[in-house]
Amino acid sequence: MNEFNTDNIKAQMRKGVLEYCILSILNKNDAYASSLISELKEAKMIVVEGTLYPLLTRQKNQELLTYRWEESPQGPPRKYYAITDKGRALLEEMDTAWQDVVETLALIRNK
Amino acid sequence: MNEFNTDNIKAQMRKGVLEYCILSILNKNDAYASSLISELKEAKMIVVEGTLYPLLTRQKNQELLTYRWEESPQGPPRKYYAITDKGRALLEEMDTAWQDVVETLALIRNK
DNA sequence: ATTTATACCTTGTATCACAAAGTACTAAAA
DNA sequence: TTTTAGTACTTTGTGATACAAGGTATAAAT
Repeated sequence: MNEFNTDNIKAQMRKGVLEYCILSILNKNDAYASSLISELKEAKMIVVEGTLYPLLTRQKNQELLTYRWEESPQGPPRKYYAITDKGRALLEEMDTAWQDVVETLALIRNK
Repeated sequence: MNEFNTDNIKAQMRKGVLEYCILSILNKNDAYASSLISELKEAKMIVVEGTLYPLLTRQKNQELLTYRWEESPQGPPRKYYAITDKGRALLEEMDTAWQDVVETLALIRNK
């Protein structure tokens, strides 16, 4: 066991980039919530349902995403989300914003 | 004026890295709150007093920082903060945590 | 004595993410 | 055919972080 709660440190650092992650993933393929969670978990960007669902709803209300229902081969129907043009425009802005933050941090850390 | 509130996007992305910034800066030189704010403002990592003061108190209570009072050449005395060994240890962990987040984001964005 | 500048501190609010519990649909097992 | 297991979506309550705005206090200049 670590002296510091490294998990919590990372959790804090991840804050605010989740929206960026969601738009990034959906920019490549449409997906439904459970598959997004799996994908993020694989990338060590762990998210739980209670976080993701409200976030998707927010982005849908902002017209960054749309969704459609699709039958599942097994189980209840799935809500597939797709990125919109507006979402793609925001994604590009987020690229710049993220690069800025990364560069600023590098400056502060090394100067 | 932009369609999106880019400032707010960055503000969200900055969340959770402020502690990292403070420890980084204090690792180089002791400083007092107002000078930290100036330094962060220069780096475009804008912080306001109401954010910084509670944060410094938290870090002091966690024994990541100590402080001492020093007379000012002009104005009221200043509370100079200095990083502790424990703070330096955490800073190293934060380096790793931050690199992880940056790499993960790069993966998600490019894959 | 009042104003100006500097510096520290507190309170209330908004947002983000998590934890935990709940709803609902489908298919397979009892 | 009822029950159970699995999948998927949703909501409520809580904690943490940062901001906005206002407050306190010291010291020098007018």
